[in-house]
Amino acid sequence: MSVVNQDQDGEDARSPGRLVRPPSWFGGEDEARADRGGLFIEVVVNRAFDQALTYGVPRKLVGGVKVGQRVRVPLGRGGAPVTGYCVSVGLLPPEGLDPSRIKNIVEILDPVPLIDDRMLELTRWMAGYYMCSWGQALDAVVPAGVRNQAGTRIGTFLVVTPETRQAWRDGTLEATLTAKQAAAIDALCRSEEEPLTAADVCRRARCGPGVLAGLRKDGVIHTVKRRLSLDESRKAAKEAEAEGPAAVDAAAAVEAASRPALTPEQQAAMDALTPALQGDAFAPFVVFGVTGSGKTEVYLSAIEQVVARGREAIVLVPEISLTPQTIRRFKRRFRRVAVLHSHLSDVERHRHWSRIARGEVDVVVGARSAIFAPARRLGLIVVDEEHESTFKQESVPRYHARDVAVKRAQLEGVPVMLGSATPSLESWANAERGRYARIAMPSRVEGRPMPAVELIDLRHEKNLHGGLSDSLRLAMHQALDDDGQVILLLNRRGYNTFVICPKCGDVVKCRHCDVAATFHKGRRLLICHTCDAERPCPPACPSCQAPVLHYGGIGTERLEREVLSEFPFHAARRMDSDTMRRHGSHEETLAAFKAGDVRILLGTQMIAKGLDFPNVTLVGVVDADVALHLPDFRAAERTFQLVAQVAGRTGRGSRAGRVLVQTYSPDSPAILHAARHDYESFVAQELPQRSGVLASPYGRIVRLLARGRDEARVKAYMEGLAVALRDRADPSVRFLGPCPAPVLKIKEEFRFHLQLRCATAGPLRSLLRDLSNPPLPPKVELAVDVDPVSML
DNA sequence: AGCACGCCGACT
DNA sequence: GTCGGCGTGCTC
Repeated sequence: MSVVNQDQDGEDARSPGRLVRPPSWFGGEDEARADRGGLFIEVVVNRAFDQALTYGVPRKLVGGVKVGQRVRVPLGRGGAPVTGYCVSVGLLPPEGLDPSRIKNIVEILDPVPLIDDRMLELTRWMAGYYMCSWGQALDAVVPAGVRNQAGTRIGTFLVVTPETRQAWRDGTLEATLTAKQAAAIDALCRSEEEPLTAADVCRRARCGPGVLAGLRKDGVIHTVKRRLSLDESRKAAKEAEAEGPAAVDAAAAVEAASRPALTPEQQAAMDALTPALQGDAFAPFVVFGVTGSGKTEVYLSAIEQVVARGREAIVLVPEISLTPQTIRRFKRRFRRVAVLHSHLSDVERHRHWSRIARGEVDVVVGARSAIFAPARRLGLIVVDEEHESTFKQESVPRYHARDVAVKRAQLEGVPVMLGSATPSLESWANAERGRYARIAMPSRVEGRPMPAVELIDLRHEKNLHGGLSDSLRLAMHQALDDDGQVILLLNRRGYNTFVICPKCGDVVKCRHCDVAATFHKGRRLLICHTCDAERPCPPACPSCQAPVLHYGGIGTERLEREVLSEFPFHAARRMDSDTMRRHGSHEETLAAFKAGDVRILLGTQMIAKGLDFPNVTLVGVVDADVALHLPDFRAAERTFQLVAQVAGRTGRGSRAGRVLVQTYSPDSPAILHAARHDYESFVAQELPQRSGVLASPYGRIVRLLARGRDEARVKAYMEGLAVALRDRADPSVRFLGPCPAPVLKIKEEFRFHLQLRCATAGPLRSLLRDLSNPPLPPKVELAVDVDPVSML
């Protein structure tokens, strides 16, 4: 049980409360100074200014304050209390700070620090690297459920005063009490160690609440508030009982059976990893293993070594890979696993966090934010599918979990494995430069061949009904006739991807964004895939009133209809975020596909990752060009990755697999090399393209994005900022822009951006240290994105 | 980021 | 005359 507040019945008389005038008018400041225990702490808060603030510690809190705790501190002229993090404790306030300005902290929130020294260091690094405040970085590390202590509650308990206890022992008290009162005091004095609620006392003393109120009024007893910890919440205890032993039994039963013998390649990987896994030093690895090479088995073996040493492992996977299949694989192998995914409730998240912090978990598996899991004896970090862009957080702090993982591994002195069949060029370059060790796994398990990939040149296809070329149609028929299964990838939801007026040529856009609306036939609506706004299908062209609109562009919903009509005797299932909305539908669909009840699985990139179904003999990529022409220097890299990843979904059983890729750009290097499973050739041709323009991995990029409802104001600000920055920039910094962002308007806000590139980070950092000139106009917001992943 | 202070337009 | 619009600057 954690005691937060003892006897907080009355308001603190010194609390500034709603005073508008400075407390000094009441002499409050002097009183605060008089009450000061000679201790000062530095506090950072979750605000957009990066400055630690010094506070005094009142006498009664001096013993309890530690670095890493959260504290309530008065902030600003009104002195309204806000939550901050104590980042240092000292005996002297900083020199040059007027002592009369130093306020006192009002409360310590955590009995035990939530943040240890390494996490403090990691967040300080994040703040510097991603250009946010330390407080903002810290708030990203502590989940909301932990911050608000979800699942715990404050209970009110009755206790007797020491005088009462003494008088009761002496027998002097009893004479002054009624029988019921005496029974109540007796009950309280007997239960010394276990605090009682009013209801407890009433039950034990067979008295009513009025008796207690009377005693309290007389000052014989008083109340104490304590926060009940998670374990004391009855619900949590019940849940833990339900899942605990059962999970252990299940794991124990399969554990021995589920550890396959390593292939020679996997063994070689382990040989390369083992010294680092047994050591105590930072050691970064890129595990470059083709799809089906058994990377996961290498992760599991590596984790086993670390867990056997009594250390913990964190495994990061992209959110969409966090499937029941993946989770089962870890739970089967390890007894004490915590899975952190985005659908956890605050209470569940809090429980996992506490278990991890108490050392009750050996393996943490989770998406992006799991990199902050409070493991205290960390031994290994694994980042699976390290090239995935979902590791980048698109809100402050805009961190990349893979890069934070490497930094954390460095601070903790542990190995980190970055695994992928298609490593990011950043990680690849780091391996080439010798900064990361590279472990290659070029062949599939059991000597299975990579599937043959054929390109279908859509420029020469006449019959493209519903997105399927004749060749793909035929291949599907053949695969299905051979009792094989088919996966079709189309990375676009909806029925039609645009609605255009054949008369004036205008495309129907979202009402709030500068984005073409997507037609969803099932809902008979146009939906904006940027802001999710819906609008009814217009009866006529909104611009010129022409009565007939043309619906074009194929999405998964349209593809599904085509498949259903072309293959009426084979069950097909669509998997995208529209059909997978219901919880559990994801697993249900995959189970049906695995069982063979569903023969054709079609969907968005959701089906491109990690799925392992031996009977899939054909993969069709319906439109490989979706991402190829986006205005982003990573367009080719993303296209290569997607095609290579989905191609890896076939040929995983005893039967050979086949991949058909439909494209209008069969000569583009990304598609050509993906078709040959030739990552290294793709990289060899892509890297030079990057070096010339100082793009990653040859240059550091910071993107400045201003947005606001007043287009002219945003534009003017961005232009003014660019001029000011150019003026004081080191000549090595290259400017791209300012210009309208590729998506000019989102949710009624106009967006202009400016990219800064430089071969090294230093000049960018010093240039952007001060962005206060020119000042941000009202109703314009500026986002600073270091190592941006999305340029839209 | 908030939030309070301060300085100019449309109302009683 | 003042209510309130938003520009400006600070936060120990």
